[in-house]
Amino acid sequence: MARANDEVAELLQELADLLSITGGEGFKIRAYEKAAKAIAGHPEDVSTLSLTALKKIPNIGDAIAKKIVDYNETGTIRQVEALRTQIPAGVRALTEIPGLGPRKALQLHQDLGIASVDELVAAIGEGRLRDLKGFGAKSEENLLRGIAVLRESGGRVLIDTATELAEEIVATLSPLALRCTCAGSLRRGKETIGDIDILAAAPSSTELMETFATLPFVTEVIARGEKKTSVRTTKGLQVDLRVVPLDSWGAALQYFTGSKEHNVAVREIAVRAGLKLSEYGLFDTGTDELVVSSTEEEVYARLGLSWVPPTLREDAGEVQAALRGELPRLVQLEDLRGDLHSHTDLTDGIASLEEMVAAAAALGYAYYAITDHAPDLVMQRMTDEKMLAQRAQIQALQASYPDLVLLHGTELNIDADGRVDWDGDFLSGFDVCVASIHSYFTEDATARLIAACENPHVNIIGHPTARRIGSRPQVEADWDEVFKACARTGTALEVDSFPSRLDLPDSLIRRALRHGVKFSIDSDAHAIVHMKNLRYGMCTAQRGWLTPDDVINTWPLDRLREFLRKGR
DNA sequence: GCCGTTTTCGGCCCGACTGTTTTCAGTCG
Repeated sequence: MARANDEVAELLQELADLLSITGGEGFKIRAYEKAAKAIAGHPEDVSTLSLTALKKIPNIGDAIAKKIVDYNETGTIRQVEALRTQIPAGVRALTEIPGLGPRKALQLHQDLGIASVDELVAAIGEGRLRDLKGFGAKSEENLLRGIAVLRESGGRVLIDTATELAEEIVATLSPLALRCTCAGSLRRGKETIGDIDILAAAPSSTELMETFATLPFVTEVIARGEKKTSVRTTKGLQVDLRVVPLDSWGAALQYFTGSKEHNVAVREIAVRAGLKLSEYGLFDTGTDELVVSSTEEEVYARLGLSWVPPTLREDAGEVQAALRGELPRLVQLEDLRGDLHSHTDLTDGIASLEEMVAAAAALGYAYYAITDHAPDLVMQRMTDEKMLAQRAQIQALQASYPDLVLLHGTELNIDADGRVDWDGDFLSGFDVCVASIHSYFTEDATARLIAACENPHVNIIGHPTARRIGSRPQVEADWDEVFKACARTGTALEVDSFPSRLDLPDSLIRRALRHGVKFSIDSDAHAIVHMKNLRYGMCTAQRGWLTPDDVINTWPLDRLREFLRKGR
């Protein structure tokens, strides 16, 4: 649905970045950034909209609407193309490094001719930054650390990017195959994806391979054969298509879903049972006869294991649990009764309260919390009056939604001392309070997080590690101490579903679970389209082995309210 | 470049931190 929107948003953001590097006027740059956000979050496909319709989108005026029309006609925006000839792509890539912005990127380019991250690393190594005005020893250290964070994501893409691409491919290939689905790390719901694996079952692969290799976004065919074809896409992502006969579907799906470690553990069980497991099936080692292969369930069952949900297949205890028949009943998207963290255009969201509530109602939620930012995040310009006005608005709106209970909440800011924006009196007026870290990322966050838990009005710690995948590391904290405080005080930890956050990460969820902590899987939506991100938070939650009982927003409202009272 | 009960010009997201300075530019949320 949103492919054109995403591409337009990306081009507008690039325009903003290029203008900021060339020293463009600040308000103009911000206008492009706002427009990019508006387009990315706009529910309609912009490629189908007229100039007049485009101008009706908030933050899109005459000039930008014309640029979008330009895109719809030519597939690009001319001004972006023109600027690209002035600024090498590598210079913009430099600004991806945390702590390095447009001004310094330009300075590095102009003074030292640096036009890529690799060249910057080399220049630092040669000590060439030493003489540059505004750069010192500490800068070098910070740049290198920033580059390390950037590279940790090493060519991997976020789960939403990979999912959208994979689903498009599956949709295109499905009519040509008996079965077609994605496998690999995407099926396992990993937070970042290195390459996409697509599996198809068909009697003949010719047409599938031809269609796949000539998809519009394919830039290079890396390998092409009868059983397997690999391509690279415009996003630089590798996609592999494997075609298997229908009767080996189950074994093939199991094999190509991985993880490698999980498969090794499963194959060891097969070997001990005198069996051999490959992508073609489970075979008797003695006779080479096929035992089972058509469904994953059969393959696991024949080995004495219950079917293992793909999100658990990491050889992290799931094989032993499956052998004992003790796999958890994982939380599912359908279990969620509501969303407890979302924003409107009262702060930095782009949709109105009415629009967000209507979208939540359309999703069939039983309850839905609006949690706009609080005053300490100064740029959001929140005031007591605005918040109370919003509460009145929500109360009025409630009458129109007999099946949806609207909760008024806020996302508080945990300051350097662990305090939040309002005192207890004001906070007691909210149905739910999320509290999050938005600044001071470099200090030990343990005490701040524990102090927030001990606040009797704080119900949920929002995006607890404050990481941004590929661009900002987690805050440092003694997590076990934080988890103990959560369990002791009845404070839930959020699983923020934003694809660039997915926070808490799965490994910390499992650790927190051992302390008896409860969780809230939230969208943190700033636009209607973000509400669907819950599917990604759900993957992370499953990878953390969460069951419905662990997740407060699967609970009936009464039980949720009791939890939110926090013993008050 | 966008926007409008301050309305077609003149505002617009404000303040703090960091590392480099010797009074501040750049970056960030």
